[in-house]
Amino acid sequence: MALEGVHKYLKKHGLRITTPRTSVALTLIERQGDFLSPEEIHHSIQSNGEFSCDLVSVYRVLKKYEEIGLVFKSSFRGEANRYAFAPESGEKSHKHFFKCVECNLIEPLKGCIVAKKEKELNSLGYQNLTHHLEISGLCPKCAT
Amino acid sequence: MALEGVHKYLKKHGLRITTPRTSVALTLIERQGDFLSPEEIHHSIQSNGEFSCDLVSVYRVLKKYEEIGLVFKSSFRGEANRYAFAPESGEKSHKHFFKCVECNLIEPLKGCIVAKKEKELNSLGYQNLTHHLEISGLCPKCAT
DNA sequence: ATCTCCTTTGCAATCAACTTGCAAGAAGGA
DNA sequence: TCCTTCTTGCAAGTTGATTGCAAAGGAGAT
Repeated sequence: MALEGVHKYLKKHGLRITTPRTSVALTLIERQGDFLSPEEIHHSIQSNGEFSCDLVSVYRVLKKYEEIGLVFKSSFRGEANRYAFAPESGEKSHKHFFKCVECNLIEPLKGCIVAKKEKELNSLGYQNLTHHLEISGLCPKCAT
Repeated sequence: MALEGVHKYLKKHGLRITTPRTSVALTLIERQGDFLSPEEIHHSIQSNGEFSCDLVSVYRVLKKYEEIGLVFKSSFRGEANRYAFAPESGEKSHKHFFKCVECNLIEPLKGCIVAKKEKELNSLGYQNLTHHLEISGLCPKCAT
């Protein structure tokens, strides 16, 4: 999905197509696969020269994008959230992430290990469970 | 372990016994089982009247206490860290926590579900893995 | 093309949760 | 008691993100 896809997607959700929204989308598409912080996205937009938009707007756009499932959000404690374009999902797909402490690579992990534990808790009377998992360490490349 | 225990423990780690350290310890012992935020601990010390100590010191004391394994730290994204007295562990025992969104109860979960996933990642070349897991929802009592 | 309404934006201010710098103050061994 | 070194208090700074509000600007209606 490229820019037009994003625009269609915005319309579908009753959201207007604006310059900040387009700029953020372009940055994310261009750097597809990378998880970027609001700061980085903002910087990228600024240094692109053509258009400047406020950092606050980047925050707001990303929030909206996450709500409608256009981006993945990886959030590691003590650091800024990071966002990556969600290629074609269209669904707020549940994700866990691994982060390399060396090269800062972030990658989604397949499957959900916590589901089992949640079932267990459910059977004990716990309800409406949600969770958040962060795994970090050295990725194969950095592990020499 | 009560206050003398804490004092011994501090000595063992080459740390001085000071009023802020004692105050924080007392608060945590008194409210054993509860996870308190630095703010709450500070407030509790202040309102106890006898002694006042700076919030910054509470932060510093808790940090030290965590380092030497005297307290558990439960950290949920977007909220202040919370600390509970680690009864007798003496070891930085690995813990995951459940938090009730209704009554704010925090309880440690036994076992580590992530260990298996980490082994899997290890076999793929990932190394030095650490992780952080947060589970929240309704505890049995609040789930009507 | 223009109007109009309602969503978005930019800007400045605010916030929460810490962290840092540094001088003054106490532990506790000698 | 003295002296060294660890701690503390206070003020200020930081980071990441949110909020209030007036101005700007999409996009459907005319």
